[in-house]
Amino acid sequence: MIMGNSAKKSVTIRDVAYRAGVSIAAVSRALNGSGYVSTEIKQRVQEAALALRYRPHDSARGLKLQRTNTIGLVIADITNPFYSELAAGVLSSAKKWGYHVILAAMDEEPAMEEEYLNVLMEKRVDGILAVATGQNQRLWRDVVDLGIKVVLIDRKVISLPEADVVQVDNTKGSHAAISYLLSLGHRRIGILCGPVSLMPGQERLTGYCQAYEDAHLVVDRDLIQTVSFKRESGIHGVEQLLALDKPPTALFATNNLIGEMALSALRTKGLRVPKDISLLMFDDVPWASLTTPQITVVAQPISHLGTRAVEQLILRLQNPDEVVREGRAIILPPELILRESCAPPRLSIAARNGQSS
Amino acid sequence: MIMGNSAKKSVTIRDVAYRAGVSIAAVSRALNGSGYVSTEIKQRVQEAALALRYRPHDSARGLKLQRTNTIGLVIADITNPFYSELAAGVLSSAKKWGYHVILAAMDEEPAMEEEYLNVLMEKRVDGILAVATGQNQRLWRDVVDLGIKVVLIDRKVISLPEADVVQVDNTKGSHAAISYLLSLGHRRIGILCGPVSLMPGQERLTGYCQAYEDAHLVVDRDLIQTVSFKRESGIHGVEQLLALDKPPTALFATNNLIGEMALSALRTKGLRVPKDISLLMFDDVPWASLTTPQITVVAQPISHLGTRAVEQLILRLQNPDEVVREGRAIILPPELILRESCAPPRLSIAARNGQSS
DNA sequence: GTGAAAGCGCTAACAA
DNA sequence: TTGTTAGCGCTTTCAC
Repeated sequence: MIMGNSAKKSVTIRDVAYRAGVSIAAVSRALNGSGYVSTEIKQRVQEAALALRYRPHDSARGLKLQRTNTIGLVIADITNPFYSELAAGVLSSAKKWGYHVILAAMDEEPAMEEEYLNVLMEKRVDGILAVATGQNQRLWRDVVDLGIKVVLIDRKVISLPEADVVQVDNTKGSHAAISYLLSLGHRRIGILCGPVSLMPGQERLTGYCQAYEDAHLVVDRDLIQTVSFKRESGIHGVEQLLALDKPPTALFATNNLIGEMALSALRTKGLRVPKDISLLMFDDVPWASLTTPQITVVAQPISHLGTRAVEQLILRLQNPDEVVREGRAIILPPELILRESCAPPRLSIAARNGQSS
Repeated sequence: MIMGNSAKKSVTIRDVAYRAGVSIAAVSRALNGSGYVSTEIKQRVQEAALALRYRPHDSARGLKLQRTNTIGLVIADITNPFYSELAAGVLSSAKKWGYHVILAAMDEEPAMEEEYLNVLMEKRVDGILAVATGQNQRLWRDVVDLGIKVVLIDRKVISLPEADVVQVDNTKGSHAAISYLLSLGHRRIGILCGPVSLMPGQERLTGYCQAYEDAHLVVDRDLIQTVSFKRESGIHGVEQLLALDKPPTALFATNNLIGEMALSALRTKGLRVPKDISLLMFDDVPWASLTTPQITVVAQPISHLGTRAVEQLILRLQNPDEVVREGRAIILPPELILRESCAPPRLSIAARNGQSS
């Protein structure tokens, strides 16, 4: 009988025990450093393991220990630089703690989130780090009930009060951005805001409004455009704003996707930034400093969000039986990074706007 | 005794069997659709499973079946848009086939690759998709010997002849790029080339040389700068080229990282693209069309590389016992996308260069 | 059609 | 200190 590679029986703890002339328990102890083993046996076992190229079988261990050393990372789209930087932070931190990550890109689709959650549950991951859709409430409850620890990133989900959240201070970041634009003399600042059904969108809008209030200015609701994560939606939003009788002299994009769309929409319209219109966006993604002009941004410590989330998860994993009613919120500070995409409004327009608010 | 979430015993196939009033074998059959089950029992089992919110335990199944439905994806850095797009392709395709992916970012560090390989082996992933460092030959052999199927992406590795490779036609892409620049009148084209120890670097350099030969021009070795994946290395390469007695009138960056460095180095030097110098790079990453000018590129079907690699892996997984001596090479076509970053060389320089080659 | 039971590879309680 | 052994939860032969 000829057999291919996969038919080769892989070497088990038994084989190591046999070769080292000890019991399998001894092998387990020697290799894991648990329990008592004489240095001599330890030595022999290690040699045997090495010689046989023994690799412990993680499923077997997982079954016995009810623990997988694996965590799931649920995000929208790994292609979005926000998520890739987040993932990078998560990966490096997880590795440091001996955890490995299964990537789940749900594309903002609740159905896909559902599929992935089912998988992660069956795989019995120890924990899940998630930027969630906010849907699938029942399923998320199942996750928690299964004993899987979850730490939310970026988006707080009301139906999961017991989950910790790691996020940036959205309101503050948004406030800083708008205050800056106001200080440049802008009065009509268009905001392209992500879905307000999600916390970040809501909070960033709040920051926008507060900045106006703090400057004793009144917000023109026409300047608020809520857009989805779809490309066309962003373009549409920009067009709406530009088509206004009194168009904005500055645009605030509340995330990098929207910022990207805004930038290309402006370019298509032949508007020069910042000469004709200023642009400021949330998230300091790499391309923001490759464009001409370089984009002024509210930077989140993205990678840090990821590492911090992992740490928080590890913490929960280490106290598995602690009952948490209300999860902890870890709020990191945003930073306004001044670059070249914002300038005082053009005089003619500024004058006109001066009266309008 | 008070117990937290994690102390709750999770529901097993036993519980379902008990509730449905059947044997555990019947439950297994009913849920997996394997073997004979009367529709009545099937019905009862499904109800019970649903009521108990039963989730099969993947480790147990994996242990029994010696199969995990999981694959490892080894890349350098998820933050690099090439890899994130690749990962996106892999993820979506893997999901379609019922596989899940563990992400391993080795950062071009053999030591990190080693760590990840060990993990992936212990996890007994069914297969590995890898853009490998080219090191750790012994370990890769262990991987193959363990029966784990591997498909290489982008980089062929000589020490793994039995692994399939999915890549783009690098030579051709490079050739097209250089031919285009030559046709614009450039004669001194600087190439910033990735490590030639890796196949893509080597092949892209070959394409460069062949294009010169085909135009009956001779290559000036001074125009060839080999750079590593480190940032400083790229910057240094650009500076070397610009410091030449007869500096190049065009730059060809053989990957997006190098392209990014070249672009910012040129900007720092105050050189305008394409007026002062033309720039062409490998990889059509998103930012390439956000810059001013938009960058002319050799585009790889990146996401397609990923999906194709998954398919190839699935194919191998379905014929586990097939003995493969020499892996298949799947070569996808690159595409030259003309944008705004290339123009004919400035006359004065062009004239000077005309004599030089 | 259905169920009993063996066993996947490992860890840990217990006995020696 | 070391070895024996009972499972972890599941699939699948095999006997009924």
